[in-house]
Amino acid sequence: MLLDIAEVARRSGLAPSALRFYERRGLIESSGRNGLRRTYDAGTLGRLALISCARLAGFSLAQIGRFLVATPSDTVLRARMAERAEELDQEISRLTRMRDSLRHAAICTHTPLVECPEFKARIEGIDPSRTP
Amino acid sequence: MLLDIAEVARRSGLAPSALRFYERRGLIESSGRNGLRRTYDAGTLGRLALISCARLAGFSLAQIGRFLVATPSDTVLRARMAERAEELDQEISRLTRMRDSLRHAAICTHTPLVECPEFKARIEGIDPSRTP
DNA sequence: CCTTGACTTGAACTGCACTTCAAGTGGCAC
DNA sequence: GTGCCACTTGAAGTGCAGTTCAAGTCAAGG
Repeated sequence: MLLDIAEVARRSGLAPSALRFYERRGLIESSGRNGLRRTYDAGTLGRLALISCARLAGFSLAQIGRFLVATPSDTVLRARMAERAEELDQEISRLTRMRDSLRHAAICTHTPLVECPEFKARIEGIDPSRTP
Repeated sequence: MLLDIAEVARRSGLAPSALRFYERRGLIESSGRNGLRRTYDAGTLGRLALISCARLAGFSLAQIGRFLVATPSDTVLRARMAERAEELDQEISRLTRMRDSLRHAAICTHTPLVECPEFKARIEGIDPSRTP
């Protein structure tokens, strides 16, 4: 099943220009052409989902390109993957706290919002309802 | 207790140039000068921690600037905060899966790593050790 | 066949978060 | 007092991930 660029863009949530950019960078490839127009097989959607996840995780496109072709013998790259996994672990904690702070800020009555003790406590990961 | 720019940079993990940039953007302010040199009070470190968290959470500096002065009557802004909290919830899930995939990739024997079924399953959030 | 609209291209541009530069200043240690 | 080094400034530059532009092409529908 072949998809045109508009369909891949629609289903991936990426702009056509981004798809062309990624192709130029070697991250994806079109499987053929209908006239001049790119056609993609359905596997491209999975590839784009992975790219989007990796971007969200803070990888640059250059890095993503390298990971996409990495093999078990790429020991330096794998070390970097492991390292980034641990960094992500910490970032996930921070983001969770940020999420909680934002939820609180959305209902808080303190002025300014960011000076609210509970906002601050949530950013720092302190549970203010508990006293040590 | 006053800190100089080098000390704030060291403790915040940000470059001096970034601190000057943030000051120009109104995100932080120095509390005074020692000669020409900026001095900061310790509260600046907390402010910078918040800014770093917000950047990690995907907010632009312009947005962060607005949040820093937001009050409970800023209803549009608060709606945006709540909305972003929910987006973050989903991103946290995705990042958790990415972390798990990377951990797996670091030890996997599949070539190329990203085509490993378990790698893919972890990205998609499927537990491959369980069959539905 | 004709028309239309969405594709194509390469290169220039944009937005954002910084960083660097070059010339000057001045705190502070000796 | 002297000298060194890290600060200062404003403006230009950098890196990155795209986007837009202008001119051309062509698939597909009527």
